[in-house]
Formats: sequence, C-alpha cells, structure tokens
Amino acid sequence: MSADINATAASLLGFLHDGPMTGWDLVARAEQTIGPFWSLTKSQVYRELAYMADHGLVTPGVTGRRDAKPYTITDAGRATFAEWAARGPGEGTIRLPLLLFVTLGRHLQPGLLRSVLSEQRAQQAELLKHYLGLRQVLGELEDMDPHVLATLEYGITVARATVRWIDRLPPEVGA
Amino acid sequence: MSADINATAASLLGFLHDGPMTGWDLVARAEQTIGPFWSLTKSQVYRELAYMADHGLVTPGVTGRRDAKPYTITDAGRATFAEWAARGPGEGTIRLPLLLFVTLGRHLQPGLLRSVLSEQRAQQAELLKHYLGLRQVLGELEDMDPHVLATLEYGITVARATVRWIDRLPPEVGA
DNA sequence: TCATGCATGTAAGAGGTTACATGATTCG
DNA sequence: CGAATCATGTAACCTCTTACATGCATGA
Repeated sequence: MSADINATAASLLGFLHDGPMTGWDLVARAEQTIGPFWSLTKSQVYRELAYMADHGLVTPGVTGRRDAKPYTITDAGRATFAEWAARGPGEGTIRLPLLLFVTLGRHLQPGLLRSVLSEQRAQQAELLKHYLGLRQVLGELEDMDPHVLATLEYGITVARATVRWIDRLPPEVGA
Repeated sequence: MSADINATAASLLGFLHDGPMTGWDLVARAEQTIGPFWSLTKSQVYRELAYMADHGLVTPGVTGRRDAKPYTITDAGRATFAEWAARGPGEGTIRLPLLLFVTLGRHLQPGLLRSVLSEQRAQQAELLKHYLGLRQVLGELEDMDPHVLATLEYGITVARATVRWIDRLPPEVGA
C-alpha cells in the first residue's frame, strides 16, 4: 500500500517525530545521538527527503534563513514508519577492518599489527573518556530521554570491552 | 604503480596467503573466520577475483572438480596486499538497526522495543554459547593460529557485553 | 571584508545485495 | 533417482561515498 522505504529513510522519519527539521538538522541529530551506530551522509539525507516528499511522507515547510527547508512528518509518514518498525530491526551491517587485520595477523609485516592495536587502544580509551564525560553531563539534565542515554551506554560498554580485549590479547598476537 | 584495490579485494588477497582457493572457498573461509565482522557475498568475491586476475594479482589454476577454479596469489598480489595493509585499517562501518530502535524508543508502539530487546538478548546469549563452545574446541587444537582465536575472543567479548547491557537497561527504556 | 559555518543540492562512481541461470557431484 | 551441496557466474538494482557547485549569514 504505502510507499516503500529503506532503513535510512525510516530513521529520518523517526527523527522527524520530534518536530520539523531540515536536512542539515537531521544529519547533525543523527551524528550526535547515534553517530557511531547509524551513519548518514547528507547526500543520502537529501535524496531520501526528496523521495519521501514525493510520496507524501513528509511535507516541506516555508524556506527560512539561508534556504533552510524544514520538513514535517505527515500522518502517512508516521504510519509508514510504524509499519517499518513493526518489521523489527534487521541484521545490520558490521565491517571492521581492525578485526580483519587481527585475523590476517600472521601475514602482516612484523610489528604492524602491534602498532595498529596500540593505536586502536588509545583511540578507544579516548572515546570511552569522551562518552563518560557526556554521560556525566547528560545524566544531570532534567528531561533527558532514557533511550538516548541507553545508546550512549552501549557505546561505553563496547568501548570498554574493546580496550580490555586488546589488553588481554596473548603476546603471540602480532608477534 | 600497482593496481588499486578495495578492502574487499584486499581481504581476499589476505586469505589467499594460506594457499590457492576458489571463490567458493573464500566465501566459506571468511564466513567461518570473521563472519560477523567482515561480510562478503559471492557476487563481490567473483567480481573482485576477476578484477584481480585481470591485473595480475592472482592467477587462476586449472579447473578442478565441479568447475572449481582455484586462484593463486602472485608476487604482485602479495606486494599489493602489503601496500594496502601498510595504510592501516580504516574506520570501518557499523550500522546497527537495533541501536536505532533504542534511540527512537519513545516513538515506537508500546511494547515493541521491549520485545525486540528480549529477542535480541536471546540471540546474543545463543551466539555467546556457540562461541564459547567453539573456543573450547579450537583451543585444544595444536597449531591453531592465535590470531583467529583472538577474533573469536572479540566476538565473545562483544556478545557478553551486549547481553549485560540489555540486562542493565533501566525499566524506563521501552516502557 | 573575510573567514567560518549554515544550508542545499547534483553528478559520478564505487560498493553491496538480490534474484536469476546453469550445471556437476555426492549421498541416501 | 532425487535432493542436497558444490560451484560459477550475470544482471539488475539499491545504497553509499566523494567531489563538486552554489550562495546566505554571522561575527571577528
């Protein structure tokens, strides 16, 4: 019946439940709230917005400052989103070159894997620190959505697990 | 100088360091060793193998049983792989609809998020059990590559972390 | 006024998925 | 003999990334 949408478009409809937003806003919002687990590029966003406007899932509002064009979700949009959500989250995509490096470790030049791992450890530790600071700040806000906090918590969990995993790697790895 | 390859092709070259393999073998190998963290489809594999054969990075051997065509990595292939590896692992891609669901939790029909989370918990717990069994078996093998074991360990770490994360989610999530 | 940030969009190409088509071999 | 598995490949399509092009607004 209603228009077919992909996961990217669906996520935009999801964000639009909070009120009208421009393409720019949507990119920023996604980046801030689920950045690492749900990437979006502006090209995708503008394309999906155009498609959805064509199909009546969103309606463009009056152009504001700097050509900003806010889109509002329609009833059809909400219905389409609900249908999409009812199908459940699919499998998702994970492609971690770091893990590929580890798997192929014995075919890499000596030392490369070790240096890659230690760099990665530093990055993850930094990220973890950043997340913890964010949790501190956001946790004190009055009407903070617990769902957004839960996503942050996942980031913390995974970053911490990754650091520990690197620390506990046996010395043969990368030797 | 040498041919430009993408990460997918590079991973195939990596696997081919272990000896000649057919496209079919490569898909199976990837699936078994880094399945969840490095997905490959056969279409991609056959495409990249053809491209690499064109550029002298691999050479097809004589067709064996059932049209099986084994590819052997060449010196140029090894050099190209080493160059690719020297550039380090890039950022990777992660796109988890589950996290999107959590983020958008308050816009989902009542109960949906909770049921999705409990299903996910069951899946992860199952996966964890599977990994632990695998570790048991592989750990006892004599000449098991510690790098492959390390990848498995990452899977265990992340699955465990995910289960705990779900268990510790505050009751407001999905309420 | 000049750099920076806001804001939209197009074009081209690379990468990835799905469906289709074909046939050999093995095992029960 | 029939089903399952091995094995290769093509075609169409969708999705995603990168580079390019344009211009308004703000603040130093």
